[in-house]
Amino acid sequence: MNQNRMTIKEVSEKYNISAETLRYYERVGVIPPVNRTASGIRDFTAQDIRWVENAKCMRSAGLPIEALIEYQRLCREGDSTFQARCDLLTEQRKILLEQQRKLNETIALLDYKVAKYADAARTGKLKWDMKQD
Amino acid sequence: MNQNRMTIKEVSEKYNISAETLRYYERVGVIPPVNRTASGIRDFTAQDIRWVENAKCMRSAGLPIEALIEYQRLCREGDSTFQARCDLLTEQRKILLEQQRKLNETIALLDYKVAKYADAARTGKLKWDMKQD
DNA sequence: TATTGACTTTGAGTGAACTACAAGTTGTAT
DNA sequence: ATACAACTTGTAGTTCACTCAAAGTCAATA
Repeated sequence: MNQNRMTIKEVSEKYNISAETLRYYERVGVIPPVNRTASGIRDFTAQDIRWVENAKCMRSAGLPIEALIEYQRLCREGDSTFQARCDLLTEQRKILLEQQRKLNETIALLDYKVAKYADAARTGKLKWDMKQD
Repeated sequence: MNQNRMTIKEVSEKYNISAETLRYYERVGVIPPVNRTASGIRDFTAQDIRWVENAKCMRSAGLPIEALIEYQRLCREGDSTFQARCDLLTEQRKILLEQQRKLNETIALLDYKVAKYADAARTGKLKWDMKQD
């Protein structure tokens, strides 16, 4: 971890992303091309690492690889793509808000069911207020 | 839609799930075996339909097919599985809560970025408070 | 009666996102 | 100097959750 630079292994361990996945991300363009040492070994800069963090965050929320590739492409294209990047992120945000809504709904239903089953496990009798199973 | 019963087509259209997916759900055990007419055509009862609703809700939040199959199996096994069902749902709920946390985090980050880019698109200049790209 | 169209089963195919493998190169430790 | 782990590229395989195609059955209509 000399002067903030990291090998693929260090990045892999720090962010819990396999080296294969990191190479895959670079290959398809989720992260920009990573600098290499004289002998061709990847040498992640702080900037590269921020892209990895970003990819991890976005992927963990379910953004498709395709959206990350497009975003990466726009960033490389320069300052003329501010609006396009804004639009892309806004669109993805909208999708995540919908996902959030579904998730909240399902968690609420699970809360209800877990409570019913906890009761049923104690009393041996299960009774629903409305829907069965 | 006679006496609350529905054909696969009606269920498919009402819940926006393809007939193929419904047959698939039945085949792998996400929903219980559906009653058939004398000629072998599926004839969904209100009970069957509740299972479809449940599957749709759970899947939309990202629960794996495997968990739904296991839950279905426990329900068919009867009253001795209340505790197991409670445990299964509790486990899935935990996973969804974690997913919810990630989602909230990512949405917050997107909110921040969208605001920055909206500004950048107006002024032509992009400046981050901390992280780049 | 013949055709249409929705249904049936079985089995194979698809897309997304990895994941593993093969074959070769490099760098460090003994 | 040599062993050995870790890296490289490129290609192929896996998993999940569907999705489609083929071949056949059945009910309603022209």
